[in-house]
Amino acid sequence: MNLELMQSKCVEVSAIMKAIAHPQRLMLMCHLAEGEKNVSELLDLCEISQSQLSQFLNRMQREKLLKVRRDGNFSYYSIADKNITKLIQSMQKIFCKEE
Amino acid sequence: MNLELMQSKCVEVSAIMKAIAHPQRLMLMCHLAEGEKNVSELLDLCEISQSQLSQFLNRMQREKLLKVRRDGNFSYYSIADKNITKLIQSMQKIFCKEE
DNA sequence: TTGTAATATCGTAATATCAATAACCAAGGA
DNA sequence: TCCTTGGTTATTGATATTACGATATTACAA
Repeated sequence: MNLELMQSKCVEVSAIMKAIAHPQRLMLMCHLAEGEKNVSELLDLCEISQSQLSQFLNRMQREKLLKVRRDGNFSYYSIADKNITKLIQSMQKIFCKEE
Repeated sequence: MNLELMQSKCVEVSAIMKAIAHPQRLMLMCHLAEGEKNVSELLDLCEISQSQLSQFLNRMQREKLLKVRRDGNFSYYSIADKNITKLIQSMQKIFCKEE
């Protein structure tokens, strides 16, 4: 792999890292790695205020990590790209393996 | 996996993410994933000023991502934990596979 | 003394965090 | 229709953290 390509990949991937690099945002991503969830499900799963949850989901959507599907009153969020799901899953494999 | 354990893992892992979440720091980690390198080797490999390189290496060492071995004038940096090497490698596998 | 390797500090600009609060909108009574 | 509620989004402001160039410093070898 040449250096130029490597650098452009690093720009792209570090932006994803940055969007995930927060305890609660990572937690959200871990839950979403298991499949689509709506906002109140996420609110129950994570200890987080509604306002922050909304901000975090919004931010990760803006940065193309998440996509939304609206159904009546509910917004269902899911991971936008299967590479990101893979990333979360390998992080779980590496850091959360049972001892 | 219970929620409490999951949360504490997320705190730990998101701190690692945060330390890596920068184009040039990620680039450094990718080079270091191949093995120990000294500072001038890294300076040649990455387009980065000496002052920033020093700051970045220092920061990632402080946050336990890197370790240093000094040999005369040279400081050799390497990744401090094999889980972090694994993480970098799986990121490379996911995002840098050749098409 | 000059060059190489590395570290430390400073100041400014840019970002991020987070709580509080307001706004929006659709559905369901009264 | 008006009013309320539930679910969600947007805005603001105070505070903290980062980024990064400039500059100074330490250490040692040729």
